[in-house]
Amino acid sequence: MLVQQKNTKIETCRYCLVRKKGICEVFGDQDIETIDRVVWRRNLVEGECLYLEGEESSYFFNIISGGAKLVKDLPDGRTQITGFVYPGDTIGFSECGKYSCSVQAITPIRICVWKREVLLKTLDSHSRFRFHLLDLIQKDLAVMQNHALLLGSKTALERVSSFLLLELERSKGQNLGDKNLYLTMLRKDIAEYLGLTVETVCRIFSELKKLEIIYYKKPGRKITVKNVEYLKNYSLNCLENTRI
Amino acid sequence: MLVQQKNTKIETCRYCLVRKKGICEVFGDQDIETIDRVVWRRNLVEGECLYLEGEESSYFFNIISGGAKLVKDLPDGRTQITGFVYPGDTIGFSECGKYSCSVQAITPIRICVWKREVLLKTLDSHSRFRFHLLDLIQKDLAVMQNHALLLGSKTALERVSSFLLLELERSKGQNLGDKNLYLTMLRKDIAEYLGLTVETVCRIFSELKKLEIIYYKKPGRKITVKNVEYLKNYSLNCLENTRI
DNA sequence: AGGGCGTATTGATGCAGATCAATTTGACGG
DNA sequence: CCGTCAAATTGATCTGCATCAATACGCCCT
Repeated sequence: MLVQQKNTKIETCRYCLVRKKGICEVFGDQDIETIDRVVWRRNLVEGECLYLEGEESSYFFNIISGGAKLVKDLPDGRTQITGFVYPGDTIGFSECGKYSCSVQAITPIRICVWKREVLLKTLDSHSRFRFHLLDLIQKDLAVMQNHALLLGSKTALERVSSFLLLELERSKGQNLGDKNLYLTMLRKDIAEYLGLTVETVCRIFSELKKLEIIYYKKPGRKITVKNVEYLKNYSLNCLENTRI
Repeated sequence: MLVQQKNTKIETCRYCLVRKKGICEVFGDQDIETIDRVVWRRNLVEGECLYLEGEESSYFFNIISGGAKLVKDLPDGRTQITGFVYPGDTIGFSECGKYSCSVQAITPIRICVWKREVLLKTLDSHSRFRFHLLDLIQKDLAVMQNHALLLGSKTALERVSSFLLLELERSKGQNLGDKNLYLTMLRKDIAEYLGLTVETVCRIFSELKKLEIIYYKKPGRKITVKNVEYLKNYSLNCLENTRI
């Protein structure tokens, strides 16, 4: 889980861990050299905030390693996690020049920093980048709509099942098998993401375990999905459509 | 509420009702002529669907008049409204070439149709348009995040209060006074938008009326906000931030 | 004016998930 | 190895909202 390049003298975009993921994948070797001259990198420790909701948004960020949560707080302490981000994900989108949510590291993270103007200038100079960025943000929008469906209409069991399937999907490409997933975040985070309490999340994890749909032991971070079909049924991740 | 241009022989972008709202506001008179040659218009009756979630997304649409709801369905009939759109709003954003939700008219609507490629080409040729579109979609994203906060963390009273404030905001610019709002949608739609039932929405409307925070009579479409401050307190539309 | 229909409203009851409380477990430091 | 602490888990109880049911109201048609 540590950043491989930590001990490397020179870290360049060319050999970046997320060179072929997310925002930078459209750049050729030529272009990436240009980018290399205008971005820089930064580390955050676990729990540290990258920025707060409402702050002036002067930068975009690319996650190089580690994980973070997107958070919105209510004045009385309730918080809603609106998403989790991982290597290759781009954050910093904003409204009226203000970040629309806070970002807090859930593991130590390394990020790549783009000045806002740099990204906008790249938008001007690089045609494929335009479409790519549009695609990425459209995808974010679709993800949020799905999440609204989950939060507004699904039961606790359905929410947890949906979440596990998403995490299973995300685990593809890590060295875990295709039935295993590793939860970066605490039960509390899962609860705040799904609009439930920790206790409810735990109970449903336990229930799914008892039903032998999933399996895990003690710290409950590494989960084996023993029956994907059941999860799919519970999650209602429907693609078919019924509207007239 | 009827389309003024209905009886006009020739309808052009130049004199479009939403010429200065949303996507087209960045275009000069020269540019708008170019756009005029590549877009066309269409009417939908109340209840009609513009497109369905999952359909191949070949067009973007601009609402000229009327209102519509963005909808996601679950196989068992539960539905979640993820947003309402009105004149000046652009819809048709998609993921992997598929629309991410369905769109259904809640009044008769008139829309402007852009072929997907036309919008993409305009993105290439028009620098201000690039930033404008990025702004618009970032705004959509921020709105969805707020809605996720509402759905995941707020109580019924808080949800309804937030909703009323949003509708009050939207009513600015219509001929109603600054304390009045007109609800285009049914109680059912409000409920499906807020992740509640019709009954709960009704009860809370009644409660707010009894407390003299709002006022309305019979059909309950036109609402007068008598105490905005109370609504603001209930809605928790906080801008201050508490995260460390 | 009257009848039918869809929407809004109000009331009675039930339940999913929250809340409160207690126990277990693993990680870490001395 | 033991003590400490945060996270996870499980149990008991409570409650906000859903569900079920009935009524009221406005609107349209004849």
